[in-house]
Amino acid sequence: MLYAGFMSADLPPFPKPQEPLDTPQLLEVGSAPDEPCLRADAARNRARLLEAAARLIAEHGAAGVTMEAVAAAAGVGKGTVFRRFGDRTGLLTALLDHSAKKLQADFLGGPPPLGPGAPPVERLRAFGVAVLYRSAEQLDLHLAAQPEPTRRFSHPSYRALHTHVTVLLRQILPGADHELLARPLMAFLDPALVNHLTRQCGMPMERLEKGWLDLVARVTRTEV
Amino acid sequence: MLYAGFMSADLPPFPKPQEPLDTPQLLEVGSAPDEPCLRADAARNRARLLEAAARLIAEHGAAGVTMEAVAAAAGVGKGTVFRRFGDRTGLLTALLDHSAKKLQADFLGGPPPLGPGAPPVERLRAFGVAVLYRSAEQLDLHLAAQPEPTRRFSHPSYRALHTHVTVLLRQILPGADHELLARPLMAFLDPALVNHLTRQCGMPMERLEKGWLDLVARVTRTEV
DNA sequence: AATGTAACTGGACCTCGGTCCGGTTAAGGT
DNA sequence: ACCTTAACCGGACCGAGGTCCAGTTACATT
Repeated sequence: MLYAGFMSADLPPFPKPQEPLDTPQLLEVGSAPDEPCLRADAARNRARLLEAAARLIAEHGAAGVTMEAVAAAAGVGKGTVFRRFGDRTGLLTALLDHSAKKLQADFLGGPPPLGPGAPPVERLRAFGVAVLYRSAEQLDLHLAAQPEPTRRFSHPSYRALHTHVTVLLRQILPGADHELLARPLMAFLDPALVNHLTRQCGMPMERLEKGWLDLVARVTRTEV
Repeated sequence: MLYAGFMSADLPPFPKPQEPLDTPQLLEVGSAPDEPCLRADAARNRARLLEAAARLIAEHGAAGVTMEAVAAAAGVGKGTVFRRFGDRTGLLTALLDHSAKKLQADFLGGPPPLGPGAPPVERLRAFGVAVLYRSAEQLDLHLAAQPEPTRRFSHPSYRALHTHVTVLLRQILPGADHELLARPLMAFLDPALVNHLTRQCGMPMERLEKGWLDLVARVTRTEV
């Protein structure tokens, strides 16, 4: 099936010919050497940048870290950061890439109930819970990595999740408008919402989890 | 009931003592003279700014208008803009304020099916459709006015809508977690989503409308 | 080893949202 | 009419994201 594949590839050569959001950029999941032959110094700088970014964020929080600071901490120029990661969102996304890949592998090819083998409804339930807790773990990073609203829905990592939900819904509700019905489900898992509900409204995660299960139950009820 | 009231009041005196998002700032809907005795020159500049902003946005699109340009077009300094509207989001929100107030008045005290009098489910249906089309009308402005993701859910205009949905849900589903269940419904009406579905996916508004009605039907089904 | 070149580098530079503060002015009391 | 003062004004200033391009460097080819 391999419809998915999060964005993690580095930027094309330059000068940005990229519309990496239009050209689907679907890598298969398990295989890719997803560093398309990066020059040695470039690869080294990439690693340094990621490491520096992770460290600074751990120290000062995701919001209080400037691109220039990351560049300085990695011992490279600011231009290098942007060449490699495109923009701030790209850098932060790259930091989340590992956990994103793992999540994807889990629900795409892992053991049930997340992976194939369990009934679709059950997979959907497990999927939401997994995403919910993953978001909660790295909330700050997810928040800071959120692209501007206009591109949110085109972002590869959103699309992969949305596609998965759509596919599951198709199996559960053959007659519905899955593409559309998947949206509110996805929205419930939005890190920004999780942030608001837990930190500003003070809800415990258990309530969000209950809410997700309830929502899935309501949406996927077939009788009438 | 008067739980709502969009933000439109000008900023407090200065130096910004404002946490207008924490202190609920709930004005009652129909009454307020919502300009709390603005000095003559200030009021004049406020009007000029709104007019200039509207004109520039009509000419160059909401995204291509800088705050400085608005200030210049209005014949005032940049500081004045920020003093009056707080930030970019505030200015754009003020431009949307009229239609926001009207919408609010409609679903709060207008004729059925939007206003009180119709059965709650029917009101909810009408509400979504109304919000959907309102978003579609001024998409660019809504998009540009969107606050940063962190504050999106705290923003008065969001809260008013969310509260209304919650109240309707409470009438329809006495036993459910309305507060939570309202979120995915609200998310379906998010201007950013409407933008993506219509402009990038090319869906017609009719499909979105169908989608909303379907979603409401699923979520509010009461039988087991 | 020499060479050609595509890719990479770094930091000066630009833009734009947002802040600051010394000077100005409208409004109310006398 | 005048004074006081709180509110307002404007534009210099700042920080941070993002761009540009002249110089440098890794790799392939011969």
